[in-house]
Amino acid sequence: MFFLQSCLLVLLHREPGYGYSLMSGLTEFGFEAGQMDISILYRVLRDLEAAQLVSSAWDENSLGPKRRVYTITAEGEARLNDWMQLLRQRRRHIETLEAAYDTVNKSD
Amino acid sequence: MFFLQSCLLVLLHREPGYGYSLMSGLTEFGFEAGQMDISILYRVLRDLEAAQLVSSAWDENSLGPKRRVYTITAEGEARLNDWMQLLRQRRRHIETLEAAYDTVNKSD
DNA sequence: CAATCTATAGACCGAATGTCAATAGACTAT
DNA sequence: ATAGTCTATTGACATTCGGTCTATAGATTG
Repeated sequence: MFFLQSCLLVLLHREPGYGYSLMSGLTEFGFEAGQMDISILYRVLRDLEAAQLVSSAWDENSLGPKRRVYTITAEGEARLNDWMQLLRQRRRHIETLEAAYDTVNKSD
Repeated sequence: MFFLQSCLLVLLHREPGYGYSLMSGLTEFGFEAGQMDISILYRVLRDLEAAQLVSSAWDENSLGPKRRVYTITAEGEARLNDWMQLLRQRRRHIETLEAAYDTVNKSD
């Protein structure tokens, strides 16, 4: 699925971020703390970079270990737009299913 | 995901059905004709039966080859209820993401 | 009785996902 | 200063899932 990918791109659409900051940013979109494995997130970030939807650079002047800071690319913005349209479709399909289920329930 | 599973259970929630009839019933929920492979559907039906969410029996008096007719079980109804709640959550999360994306876009 | 159609079943493969360490540098405290 | 802990990232392995393709088998049709 591309829901996680879309969430990350929306966060990066706002401002650049690194692994852990994006991790905590995800709670906004329904990812419960601890539910999401950080390894998965890093892998998705690498995949997004391989697809040239984001670019990364080491943040030299941050406390602690260096952070790989990700920035969304123009291509990433375009892809995000596509994905948001697909998610809108997906939402409508869920609504249709909900309606169908509720209808049958009412007539019981 | 359990979207396809939920669609099938909603259809069986209405009335019993077999592979091909369920296949055409899916168009209602956004599956375009020919997009969905019938093999996948049969496998999901077998999985649902293995999980005891549906039960099946051969329809002896139908034209052509015998049809395996599926019926939703009580356990299946309960599970469908759970899944519908999860799908409602998922829809809300998509709405949240859409709102976040649109907000940033407006302020550009 | 050969060909075709409907219906179901099974095998295989690759992509996506989850889980679990492993690394490595920076900070903290004794 | 050095052992221990914390932050941040990376990599390896195992499982699950979806997609595709082929096989079977009986029914119908010409």
